[in-house]
Amino acid sequence: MARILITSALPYINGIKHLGNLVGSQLPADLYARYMRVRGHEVMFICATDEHGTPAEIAAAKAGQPVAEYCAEMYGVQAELARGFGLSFDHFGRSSSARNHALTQHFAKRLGEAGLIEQVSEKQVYSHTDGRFLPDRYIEGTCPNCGYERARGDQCENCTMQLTPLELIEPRSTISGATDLEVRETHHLHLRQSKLRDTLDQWIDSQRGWPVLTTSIAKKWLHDGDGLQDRGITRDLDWGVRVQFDGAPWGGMEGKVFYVWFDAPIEYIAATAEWADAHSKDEAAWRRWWRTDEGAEDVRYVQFMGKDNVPFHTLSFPATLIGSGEPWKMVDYIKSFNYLNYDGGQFSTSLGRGVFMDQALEILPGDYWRWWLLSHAPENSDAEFTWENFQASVNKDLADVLGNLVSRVTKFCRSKFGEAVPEGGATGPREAQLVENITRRLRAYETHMEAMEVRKSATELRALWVLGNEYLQEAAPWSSFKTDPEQAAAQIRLALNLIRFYAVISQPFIPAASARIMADLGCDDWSWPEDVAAALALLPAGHGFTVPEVLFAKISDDQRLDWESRFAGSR
RNA sequence: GGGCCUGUAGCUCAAUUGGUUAGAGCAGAGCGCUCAUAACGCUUUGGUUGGGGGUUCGAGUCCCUCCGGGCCUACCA
Repeated sequence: MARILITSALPYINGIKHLGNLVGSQLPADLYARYMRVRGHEVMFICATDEHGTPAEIAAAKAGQPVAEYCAEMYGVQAELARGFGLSFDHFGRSSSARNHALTQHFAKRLGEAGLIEQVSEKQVYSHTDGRFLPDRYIEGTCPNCGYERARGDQCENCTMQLTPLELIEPRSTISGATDLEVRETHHLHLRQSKLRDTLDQWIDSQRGWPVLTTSIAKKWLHDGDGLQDRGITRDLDWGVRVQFDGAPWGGMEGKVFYVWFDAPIEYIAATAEWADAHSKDEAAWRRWWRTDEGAEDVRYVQFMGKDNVPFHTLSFPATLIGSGEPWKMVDYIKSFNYLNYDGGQFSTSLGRGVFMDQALEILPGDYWRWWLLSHAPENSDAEFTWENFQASVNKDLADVLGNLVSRVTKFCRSKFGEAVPEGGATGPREAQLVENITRRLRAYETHMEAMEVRKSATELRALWVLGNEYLQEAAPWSSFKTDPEQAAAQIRLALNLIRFYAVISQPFIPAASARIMADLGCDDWSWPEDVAAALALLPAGHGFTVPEVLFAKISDDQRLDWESRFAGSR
């Protein structure tokens, strides 16, 4: 039994996430967590909301709420949606927690003492109307190069020219449109990660088998131009972790908070501490996952994230951990994903284009989405959601191949033998062949799941379901029942066990459907089928069951067309 | 501009890292079955692997070039 620490990139607090966000981190992380648990490993699966930063403050202002209140409310919404999708976090924390405040300050202090933080004087744009400093991208104006009127303060989207807000002609705030902007001198702390460049470089070189996407992004940042640059880790905001605190090895940081990207990854650790608090456990309970000197040396730590998160997880966060000089557990494997597009374009929050988590659950149960998203996960390149493809996959894979199999077996049994596993008869060569075929595919499925090959796992799982239909067709118990009812009984006994077997192995993908099958079969033995023959004889003759309701309803053409137009966006 | 990823059947994807005749699912065609959610099974039609050139006994895979799609480029998170 191994100990596996799994973290999913933290969803940002300022609204409901779309399906692309879900499939890029939380969902595959959940798949892996569920699989590892059912294989008997000790799993700690952590996620949290990422609550600090300018966008949160602005979203709260828009909602007319104090930011703390807004975040608390949105946290509730996101936690509820996570439940709807069956995300099995051991803890879903908040980066605004007291635990994270304390840990973030702890790391900053250690880094400061190690000489890895320096104070830098910078010029920042302040908006009187908005009453805040504005990040570059919140400033808009006319591009000095091409004359484009909506160039952002960091780059002109029209001519790709790199800009600073000071270069814009007629700059204005994108929040309020205010033009009473002023350049102010302000002091910030920078993390001197350039000093750790070689260390980070060697650390990444020492990792084996990481996705190309992960290492290539990290290498780019390490070696491009002048190499790894230092980063500002503080901001002039109200909402966040205070930079000035007891024991802080620097002064003059009153009124400032840490940059959200500094405290967000630390929340992985803090959320584990929150988990311990929530379960009335002691400090050692969470530290054994994170401190290699306190029990974490045998932990395998896997992170899941979209490609946009890679630099922070391969460089900044490791720099924080290494720079602390303390034995914190470093990540062992980073599984990164490309983007999911929506019907020929990108998901767009502002245009209301695409399907968002709340809308998805209003339409269909979580399992439908889980299956499609995971079986089409953007592992090698960007993937695309289309309603036609979604409809085809759900109807064919879930309703026909799996759902109908459950239905035909249980209903046949009910009509010929009653609602209990029939007795009598014996299995023969055909059943032995089935066991052999299933075993071979099951081992392939296990290999892909271990390797986090999400799509390949889904393909293999579906192929396992198909074996059930093939067997039934060949055995044809509806025929054998007429000539040799005992043989039909043995065949159906096996088929009922096959359904239970499918519920167990499919659980990481479609947990709710699996749970319903198991409940209707009156079985709660979820143990993994190491021995397929034994697993297919688990439900004994005489064991009662009830015929399940339709497991997966088909998506009609009318529904598809309706949803297609509903989610096309406002334009 | 620079870097990285990507282009394989009508659609969505594979191809043991250079090795026989490029494979699956869906869609299409034909046959079978009648237990089942008009479901299932079997058979089958689809490919000059984006174009061109090169290396090699051998290229979807490596190199060059052109074309298309995408991402990143450090203050959005």
